[in-house]
Amino acid sequence: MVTIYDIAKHSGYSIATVSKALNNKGVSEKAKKKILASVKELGYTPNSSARTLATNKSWMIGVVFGETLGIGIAHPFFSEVIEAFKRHAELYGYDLLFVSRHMGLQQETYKHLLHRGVDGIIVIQAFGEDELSGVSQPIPTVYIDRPTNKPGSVHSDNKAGSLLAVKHFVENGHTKIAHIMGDPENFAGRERLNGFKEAMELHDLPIQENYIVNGGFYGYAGGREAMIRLLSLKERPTAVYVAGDEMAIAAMKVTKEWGLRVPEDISFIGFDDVKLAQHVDPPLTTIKQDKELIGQQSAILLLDKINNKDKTTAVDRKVIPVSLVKRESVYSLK
Amino acid sequence: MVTIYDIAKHSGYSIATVSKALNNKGVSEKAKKKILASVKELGYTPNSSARTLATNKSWMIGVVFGETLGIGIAHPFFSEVIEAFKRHAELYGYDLLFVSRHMGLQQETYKHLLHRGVDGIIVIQAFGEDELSGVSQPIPTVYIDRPTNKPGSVHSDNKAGSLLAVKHFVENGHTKIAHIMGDPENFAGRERLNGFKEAMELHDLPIQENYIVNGGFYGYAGGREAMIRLLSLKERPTAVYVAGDEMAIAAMKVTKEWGLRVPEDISFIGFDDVKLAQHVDPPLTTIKQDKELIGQQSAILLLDKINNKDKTTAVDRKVIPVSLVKRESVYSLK
DNA sequence: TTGTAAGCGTTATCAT
DNA sequence: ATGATAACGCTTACAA
Repeated sequence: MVTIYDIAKHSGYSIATVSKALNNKGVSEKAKKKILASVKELGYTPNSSARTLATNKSWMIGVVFGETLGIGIAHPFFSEVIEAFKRHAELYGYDLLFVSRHMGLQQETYKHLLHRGVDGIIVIQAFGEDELSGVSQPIPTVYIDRPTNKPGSVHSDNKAGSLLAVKHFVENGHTKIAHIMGDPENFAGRERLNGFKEAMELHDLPIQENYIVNGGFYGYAGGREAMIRLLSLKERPTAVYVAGDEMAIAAMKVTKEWGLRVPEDISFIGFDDVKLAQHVDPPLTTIKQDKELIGQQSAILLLDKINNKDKTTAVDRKVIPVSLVKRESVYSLK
Repeated sequence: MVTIYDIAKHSGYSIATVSKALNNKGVSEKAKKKILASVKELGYTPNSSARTLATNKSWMIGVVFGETLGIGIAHPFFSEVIEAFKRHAELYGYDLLFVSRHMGLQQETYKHLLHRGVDGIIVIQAFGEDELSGVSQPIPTVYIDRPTNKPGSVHSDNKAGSLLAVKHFVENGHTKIAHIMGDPENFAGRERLNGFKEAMELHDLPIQENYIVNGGFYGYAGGREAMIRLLSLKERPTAVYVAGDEMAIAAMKVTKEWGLRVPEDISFIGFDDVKLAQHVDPPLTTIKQDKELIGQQSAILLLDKINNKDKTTAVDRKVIPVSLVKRESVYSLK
């Protein structure tokens, strides 16, 4: 391995001068030129571990995925968000470190991150209320898709999404509206449910308990099962607001399998707007989460925290607007 | 920050003994006990940068995504593969470092990885023939989804997949079979195309040039456009073998938009078996790539290379079998 | 502007 | 079994 000592010897300067030249501190043009030439000739690459050790700055951001959803990176919503986050963090020179999960032991995961010396942490979809920190000098952290008190967080305006969905159903003449919810242990799931209830009240619609079913952790299987429960009711809903696109797609599928027409017999609105939503049949009307913006804003927030570790940040919780994307899974009763 | 010096002072031993105790080298039970107690009491966490500097081992694996497909992590096939890879690598104590892309400059990316001191590299979906290395002491590398001469590689048996697809069409009475290919700059795309041609010859079927259209980089848009070309033909095919599921789904969709029935008028077989394939209408018959196995085998191969850097590895290229998953997008003409 | 030397937190060598 | 001490490659006062 070629080190600054080699460069020093080859260029005729001291290692201090080499280091300064490499970091654009005060060195003469002449020295800089010579040193850079040696760097190129010898093929020198700085050693990040040594640099991190000396500067206490790793230029890495730790990424932690929630545990409950075993799926992690492969989830279409989260992967898009993290991709956007990555693109933004890269601009500022950060790499992303995906750390091992340590079997749900938050404490262990945090220690591991500490061990790695990451400059910041991004937590995606942590179920439960437990937070990652708990140590004296906490690492700047931003949570995506769930709010917290102390650290920063970025998430969609879930309630508003529910309002949008119910309103759209009502405008199309629906009154028998059901909701397939995400697991209530999950913040987004709770918020969407609350929003749904609020919206129903707002429109003077009754909230039937058996019209609210738990689809679990946003997967196909859960959506399917939940929909079967709804289909088994003596009085079926004419519209179903589903807390996640994948669940919605599964729900539409089983509905068709039962010989009902979508959307003529039952209408659907999903949540997320994953890519495939527009490619299913019928194309799914859904509440769009702005993954690009979520990823970007969480990067901005985290970088700000990293750079102003001491000062208190003004904005510490960002709520990203959602929007209704009208496609063809809602039938007008009027 | 609490270091081994603090532990040494607190426990009454030297830093050397502390280090040994922490690494299970020869220390007395008594010393170990005391030291571990101090560790717990002071909340000590080892510093990985220092350790890496001293041992020249980072316990990180660098992950590089192909450039052409700007999408990276968010691609359903690759995200599943990398997820499987991660699960396996974690078992052996490795974290994954997703490095920034450096604008397609392979040389720069490699230097960056060198700078980071990763123990191994996994490259996913590199288009073009350029390889990542080029330096004297290359870092152990495994390529997923493309073969290489020097380094190791893991990819599906693409040709066999094409054979399977065509055979299935033929068995169902189809003779007018078209192919929507992936971009030929891509290894998988070429192999699937070659396999398609071979299979057609095998079954004594003519290969019409206008029945082979380029869908580009496996996206919805490309699949849609390619299918429109096929639909515009005076004599349309009755069956289309599509080199990727997303393209296939887009192709089915536009076919329906044109007022044709799927599969009665045109049958489809895709490639990949992404999760949503079973949730579209009709459920897509497809060639399944074993993402779990690909991820796992590439991890095994890479770890083997890391641990036997000097020795030559016996197996250096793994071809993963594919299989036909029959669903409902193929119509029998018999 | 340039160089010397100390320090970052570990591991590893070599005595004791 | 334990402990000084050098070494890993870099940054950074502080001197010159």
